[in-house]
Parts: sequence; structure tokens; C-alpha cells
Amino acid sequence: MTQSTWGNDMAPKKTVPLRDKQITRRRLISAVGSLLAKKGFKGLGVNAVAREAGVDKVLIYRYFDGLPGLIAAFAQQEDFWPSTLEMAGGDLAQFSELPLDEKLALFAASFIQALKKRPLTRAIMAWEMIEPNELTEELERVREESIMAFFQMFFAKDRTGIDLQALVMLVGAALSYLAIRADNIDVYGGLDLATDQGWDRIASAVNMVIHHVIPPA
Amino acid sequence: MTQSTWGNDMAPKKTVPLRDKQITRRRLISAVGSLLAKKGFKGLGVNAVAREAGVDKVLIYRYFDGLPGLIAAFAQQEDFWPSTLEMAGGDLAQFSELPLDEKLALFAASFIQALKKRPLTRAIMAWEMIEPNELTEELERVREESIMAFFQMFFAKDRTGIDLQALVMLVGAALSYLAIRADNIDVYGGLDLATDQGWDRIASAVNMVIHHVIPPA
DNA sequence: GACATATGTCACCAGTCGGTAATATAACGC
DNA sequence: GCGTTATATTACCGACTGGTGACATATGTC
Repeated sequence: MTQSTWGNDMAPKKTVPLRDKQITRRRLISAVGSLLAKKGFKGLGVNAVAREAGVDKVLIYRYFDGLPGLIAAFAQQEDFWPSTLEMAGGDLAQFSELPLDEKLALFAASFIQALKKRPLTRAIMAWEMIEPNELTEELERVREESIMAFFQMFFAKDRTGIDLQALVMLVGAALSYLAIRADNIDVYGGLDLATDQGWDRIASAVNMVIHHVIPPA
Repeated sequence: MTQSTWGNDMAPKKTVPLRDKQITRRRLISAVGSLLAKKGFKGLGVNAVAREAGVDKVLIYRYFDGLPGLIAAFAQQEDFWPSTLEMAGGDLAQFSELPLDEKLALFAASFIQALKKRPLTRAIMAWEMIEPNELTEELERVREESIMAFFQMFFAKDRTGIDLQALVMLVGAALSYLAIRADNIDVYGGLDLATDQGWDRIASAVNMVIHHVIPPA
């Protein structure tokens, strides 16, 4: 990016580069974000990112050692994946005292909300499905760790005798799939993915399943 | 593709083009399939398809009016989506007489098998998630119709009072997601996606849910 | 045989991609 | 002022993309 040193009076053809490494870095990082949100991971190349940032692409190599490095930097500073706290509904202590079925229901509702407000996360999840590379593998690893830690913390020592882990992951998989699809289609198998009412119906169905599988104490 | 007119005795440098439109068309169509299975929809371009078919890319334009036309021709002749019969386990009459919970369980098992043996379908499903275009929309429409027809035929007039449609679609979404992920990763949330045992566990969890939600009569 | 048509190959185009070297300019120390 | 370093731009490279026109060869008809 360049900026004019003078006003418009002198009709200055020359512009003055900013020459601020930190600002340039931030420009590039946020360009990844906006580009990812706008186009998805399609067209996420050095040229496009540099264009979006208004900066020369060579700086991607100088500051980040290439596009993977830049994307890694982007991923680090983004909360692209919901935290344990968020998946627990915002209050860990309170969450831990809930009966099992309510824990699961709260988790499902929180997970829906978390996905709904993260278009970038949905884009990255879609990305992971079709282009495995060293970056998506890293994001993958972080996510697997996070979700396993969450599961261990709250569901590990159940004595219901049912496969709680498989149940949680099935719900997570279904919600992930529907959230991603919602970016492309309005209806899936008759389910309305475009409106809040449609998602309320989905959440209700999940709750119904949970409360049938785990009868309240 | 070319083939030698003589044996190897004359050391023939020249090869003779086949000059059979139907064969060439088939070569191109099947090249789309194998390329889709090998690389997914990434690198599914005119150049790559022509290379895979061993044919010049200009024929794609001449015979199919471009890549979309070729892909449409490919999609028409493929059973890329399981039929109602297949989703019912192979015997419609028998299926229709099962109690509801067993219907659902059989559907889930059949759906898993159907996805497992269709790498192209998985690739296309992944494609639909990120690149909506006129082709994927068509496939989408076919699929939505098919799945709704199946649902209507067997589950419409339930009187359990629960949201059966949402339940079926949740299961379908979860299984679709896991099947697609299985092409990229071996483990999802602790679930083993790479082995038959892992999928048995998933199927068991689905059955568990079904039988809890819909108690056998 | 001659000719027209169907089929296939080749060569090229402009555009984009990831990547790099050479250069210009700003900022800072002296 | 001078020189050095940090920052950014320009210009280019080879490879690939989708797409097209000119050409070559085989097939079928008369």
C-alpha cells in the first residue's frame, strides 16, 4: 500500500510506501482472512492475497517465508475454532455440574452457535475436506486436540455403558456438515438451513436424540 | 490415443489415430471419472482430462461443447447416487414390512455401504460443498429429489410424534461428513475412520441412537 | 481416381500461477 | 552531509491454464 505525501494540489504521481513492517504484516494477514471469507479457499494464492492487501507478493516470502507461513500466522491469531469454554456454553464451573443430558444439549447448542458465527471456520473446514496439505493438517491437529480435550474433561468418566464418544462425534459431524452446507444450499433433505427457525428444528432434533439416549436422572 | 498399425518389426514411428468418435467420447467421459477418483475435483480441467484420456483437448470442445458439457455427460451415465432400492437394503417389499426402528437401522447401514463403495460420489459431495455451479446444482437437485422420495415412501406417515425427518437427515448428514472425511484423515474425534472396525463402531452408535429414539414395538 | 467430411494433431494465444533477482527508496546511525 | 540497513517495487522467469485456428490424415461417396 502507498499513500500520498502531499495533498491533491500538486497532482503527485509518486506515492510513498508505508515502510512499516508490522503494518504490512497485518495487512497481509487480514487479507488472508477477508479473501478466505469472500472467496473461500479458492483463489487463495500469493498473487490474490498480495492484491487484496495492496502489497507486493514478494513480501509474503520475505515476512512469512511463503504462503503456508502466512496462513499459519493467520491461523494462530484467529480463534477459528471454538474454545473449550465456548463449547461449554461460557461457564465451565456451571457446565460441569449439569447432568449429562443437559451437558450434551448445551454443547450441541453452543456448537451450533459457534459455527454459525464463524464463516472462516466453515470455509476452512470445507478446505480440509478436499485439499489436505501441511497447513490443513496443522489446523486439523489443533482441532482434534481441542475436541478430544473437551470430551475428556466432561464426558470421559461416564458410566452409562453407552458409546458416548461416538454419540458426541456423530452429533458434531452432523452439525458440521449442515453448517458447511448452509453456505451453499438452503435446503437439505427437507431441512431448512437458511433460517433460524430451520436451525431451531435441527437443534430440537438433536435434543430429542440426546434426551432419548440419556434419560434424565 | 493412437495405436500401431503394424507389429514391431518395421520399427514404425508413425501411429494411427483411432478416429472413432464414440470411442473417443467414452475415453473422455471415463477420464473424467478416473481423474475425479484420483485427484478429486482439483485439477479437473480440460488439459488434465485430455491428458488422462490420451486425447487432444480440442475434442472436448468439439464433442461436448466444453468441460461442463463433458462433466454433464459423465454425470448422466454414472450411478453416482444410491437408488431408493439400494438405500432400502436391496428388497423394497421386505423393507416396507420392517418395523420403523429396523427400517432406519437398515437404511443407515445401507447408506454407509453405498458411500463406502462410491469414491466418486464422495468426491462430488465434497465438490458441492465449495464450488456451487450449474453442474453441482443439477446433481444437488437429483439428490434432494431422490432422498426426499425415499423418505416420503417409507417414513412419511409415522405416528410416533417425533421429527423423523430431522432424525433421518441428521444421520445422513453425519454419515456423509464422516465418509468424506475418511478420504483425508484416519481419525475424527477419536473415531477410527480408516478401518472396518471403526465403521462398525459408528454403525453401532447410529443403531443405538435409533433404537433409543424409536423403541421396538 | 477425386472430392468432401469426419476425426485428430499441432502450434499458438493471452492470462495466471508461484517464485526470484535487481533495483529503488525510506529510515537510521554517524 | 555519508553510508548502511530495512522496506517495498519492478520486472522478469518457467510452468500451467482455458481456449482457438490452421493443418493433417483417415473415411466414405461419387
